[in-house]
Amino acid sequence: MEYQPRAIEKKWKKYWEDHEIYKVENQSDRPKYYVLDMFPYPSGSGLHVGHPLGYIASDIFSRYKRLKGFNVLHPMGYDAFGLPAEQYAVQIGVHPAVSTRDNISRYRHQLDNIGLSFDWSREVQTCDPNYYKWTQWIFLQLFGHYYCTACDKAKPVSDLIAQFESGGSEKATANHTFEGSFTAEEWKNKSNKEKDSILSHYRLAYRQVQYVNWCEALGTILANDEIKDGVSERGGFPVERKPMVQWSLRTTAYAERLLQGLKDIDFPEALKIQQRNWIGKSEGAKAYFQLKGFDEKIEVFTTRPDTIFGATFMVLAPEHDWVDMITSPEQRKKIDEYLDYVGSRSELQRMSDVKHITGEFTGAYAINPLTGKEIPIWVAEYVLKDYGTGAIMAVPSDDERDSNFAKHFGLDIISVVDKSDYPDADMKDKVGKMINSGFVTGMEVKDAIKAIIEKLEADGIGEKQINYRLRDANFSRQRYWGEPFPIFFDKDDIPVPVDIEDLPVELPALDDFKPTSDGKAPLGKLESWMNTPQGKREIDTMPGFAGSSWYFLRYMDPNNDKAFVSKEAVDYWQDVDLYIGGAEHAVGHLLYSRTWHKFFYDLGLVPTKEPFKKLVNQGMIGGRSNFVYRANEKFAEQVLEEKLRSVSGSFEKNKIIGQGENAFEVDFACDECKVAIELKTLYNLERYDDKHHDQFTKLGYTFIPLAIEEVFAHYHDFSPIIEKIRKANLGEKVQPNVNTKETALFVSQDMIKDRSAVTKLHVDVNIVHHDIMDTDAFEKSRTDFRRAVYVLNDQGQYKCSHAFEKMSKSKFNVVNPDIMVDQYGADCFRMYEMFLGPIEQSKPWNTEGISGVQSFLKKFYALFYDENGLRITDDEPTKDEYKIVHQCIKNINKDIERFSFNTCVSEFMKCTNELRKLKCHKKAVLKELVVLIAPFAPHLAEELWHELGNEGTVNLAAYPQHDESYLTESTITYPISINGKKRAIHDFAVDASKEDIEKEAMALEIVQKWTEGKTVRKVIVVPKRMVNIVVG
RNA sequence: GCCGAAGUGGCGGAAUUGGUAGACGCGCUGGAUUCAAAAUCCAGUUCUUGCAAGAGAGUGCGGGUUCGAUUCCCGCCUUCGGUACCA
Repeated sequence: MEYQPRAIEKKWKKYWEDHEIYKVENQSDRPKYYVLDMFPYPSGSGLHVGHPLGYIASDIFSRYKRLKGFNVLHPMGYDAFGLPAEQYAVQIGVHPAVSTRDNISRYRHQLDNIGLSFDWSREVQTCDPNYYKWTQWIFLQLFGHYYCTACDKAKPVSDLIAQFESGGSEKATANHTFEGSFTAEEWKNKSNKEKDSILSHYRLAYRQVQYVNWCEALGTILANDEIKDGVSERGGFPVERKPMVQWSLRTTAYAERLLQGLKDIDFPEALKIQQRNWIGKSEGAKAYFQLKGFDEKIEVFTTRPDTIFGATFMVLAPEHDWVDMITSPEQRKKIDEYLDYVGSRSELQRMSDVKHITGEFTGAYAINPLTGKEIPIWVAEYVLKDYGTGAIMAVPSDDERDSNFAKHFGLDIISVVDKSDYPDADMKDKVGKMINSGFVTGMEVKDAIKAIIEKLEADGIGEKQINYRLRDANFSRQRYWGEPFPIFFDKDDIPVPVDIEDLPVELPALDDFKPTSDGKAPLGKLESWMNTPQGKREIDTMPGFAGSSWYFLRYMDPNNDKAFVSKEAVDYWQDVDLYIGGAEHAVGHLLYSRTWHKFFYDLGLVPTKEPFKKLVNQGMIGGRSNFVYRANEKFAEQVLEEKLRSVSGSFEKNKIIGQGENAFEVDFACDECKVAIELKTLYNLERYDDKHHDQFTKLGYTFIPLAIEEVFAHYHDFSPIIEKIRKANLGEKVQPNVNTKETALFVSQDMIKDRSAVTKLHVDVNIVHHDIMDTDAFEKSRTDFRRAVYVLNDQGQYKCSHAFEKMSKSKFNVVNPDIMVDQYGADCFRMYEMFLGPIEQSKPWNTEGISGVQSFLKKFYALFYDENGLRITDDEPTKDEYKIVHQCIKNINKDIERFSFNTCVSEFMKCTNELRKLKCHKKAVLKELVVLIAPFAPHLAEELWHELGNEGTVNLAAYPQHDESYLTESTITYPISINGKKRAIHDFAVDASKEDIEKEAMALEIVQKWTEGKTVRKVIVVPKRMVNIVVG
């Protein structure tokens, strides 16, 4: 009987669905295991074969864990809010809700097709009000909490207010950005507006001015990736930085815990390093520099307090608040000009243009607190407002940028660190002996850092400080398709939370998704929605990461309308045991989720400190593009030239005819027969009129307008064109053949003689097999090439070239999993995806290779069936047969555990090939293989499981255990090397002693041959491994 | 520039702790079956050399450690990914 995946897979899909095989309960006597895939955004173009790589891997692992006796949670849902749907709406006019729903149903169909074991009863969609109700609820929790630095956790803002009321700002132990202080008494006397303003510097969700990329021409705000080279990607319009009051999340409060938490989780080291760099912890000191002629002191942050004696100038960020105040009248004009210049530069330009050093002197001076010397204060774009204090003490001797700056503007440089003891150290290394540095001269850098900080602290002009590169997350988007904020603004513009009972704040219907004329979010157009008796609603919406930062918790309890997740559910499932997804989320999604989870932990809502125990990154699958070569004008010329030569030798190319002012060049002309040929596209020839003809007539030439298309159309039989020339020669007026319109000539890759005469074009890989193009399908697929003519190779085939590129629609190299499943079956597709290579590596897709997996499945099936039906026997397996199967069980087990799915597939192939050779159809061994292969090829396994007479589903069978006793051998094959080079192999008894092996090996003929006439210096015997004989 | 990952046959890749390099598959070559094709089956397939037996070379390049290195160390080259005036 033939293996028919389509029938088998259809049958069991239905069975699983009918019996709700994948439905999971929040309780079990089995231990729990939670396998999660990264939340997909349902894009309009659907899945290609690169997407399911991670889903198949997680599915295999889920099924494996289930067979191993775990209660496995394996859910799926959609990150359904997002920009693409909104852009699509603006362009095409389809409501985002509609396109998102369509995309989701397409995704669902594609996912189902692959036979993934998701518990769909737990599906969540971030755009569903029942879901975003809780996203809004979480936002209100963030709004209602602050970060207590004394207890190192989030606490209610009411606690903070109590502290203010009893002891003023001094008493509060909190992570905040408030500058200034107040007493309890002062607090009580402040207005509500003032209180709100102060509290916003403490809340975990707060409003502050942030800069957005405003594009006046497009009337919209752009994301960073919508800007290329400082201008908008669409249209190339200028982009300016526009200040806007926006919601932020105080993620920086969690910086240290996010950093420390990395120690406890099993993430790839590369990913941890990325997160560490993003958090960017640096230890140093802050110090105050007195401004000359002002009461104020400027605060700077430095990681090198030891070099303070070398600080010869100071640099402020152009956006620093005090630039205006300290600028001297003489420098005013120059500074203003400089600030204008900086304002004209996008953030991207400022960052990418490192070589170009710019800056301006403010005319003001600061006093170096330790040297007492006056140092000039400059403004320069290399200092960033958002990092540290937006001001630096510049030490040109020990910082590369400061050094470049000082050299460029001729500022003082004082050497303060002698690195002569460390010849390999560069400027950045914190080593060396201090020189020219007052009381720390002679100290090692390490000690000097300590001594200077002590001195700064003693004098009250600075202190030790830890700084993080991490910035607070911007939480506002001026978009429509996102979660509305559950916030009103009262008459004083104080944000007031919507009552919990009134959640969710549903996203109102809208039919025009462009921003308002002044750049406010689209919801600002809905006056009736925006203006309520409680106040004005917030019209911004939340960003994509709002819904995706907690979705894994919702899967535990997706339909709960009393809580975002119940305590029982989260106590049962705890956290995600295995998370599989792309490395592109290394810092964004993974850092936000971790932050939110820690916040939930602080509130006692989850029992774990980290959401994801183990994470595996999946690599990308690249596309294998195919190319065809379309002949161009040059090709047509070459063809014509060659063909004309065979007719008459006297045609010349690019011939000048006529004389003096009347002379002009034609493509081909024959003096003898007085024929001139112009070779142009039909499009161009249509523009010729009678005057054109007359030009030739006057000179006594017959004019032939010849279309390039015509040349291509008659490439294989040129006689119509020859005939045409003959007719023209007889005085007949000839016209280009319009019937050849849309004719294109394609040259097989191995027939190309001149690369410049052809144009390389992408061709749909789905109509190319083994690089040979199906020309019929080609003409059907492209209306513009429907009249194609080919130059085929010797085998009569059109051969394409290929290249590996990103899989994308525009490159015609997208392979749809549906087509693969349709042709080969889901089981085959799943195994081939895994067979491609290690899960974490990027690799190219090549459909050709799938036939190997297909024939494996046929062979596997043939172990159970012959043409008459089932051929299983109840015979006792031989020792060899047992060995093959148990070796397979052992290897598969080990490889699944280390996520090496590609070698698992190889292992199945090897085992099948070996059993096939032995003609083994014995139930006792095959029944083990059926369960073993179930995670990989679930449909086939289920079919065979039932054919073997079992009840229920193979999904809940017991996973086979290997028996080591079947694997032990009486002899072991050893390689025998002479001087490390393998010269022979030989079997030795498994329990042979080192001495016996040595003696036996030395006696071998081949060893004798190699050692003859030489001294044996050493014999190395590694039991069960190898023998190496060293001769000399 | 910095950080990270990776360089192995024609191709995807294998080699668990330093111990038979190239498993498994694609492709290719030859053969069987067939009226023929598809499918299937058998054999071969790192390179050089040789009729063969064999010999030599070989995991990006150059060194080193070792009886032995794809694996460990040092230096370099290339590709891919990330990131950026981070004081």
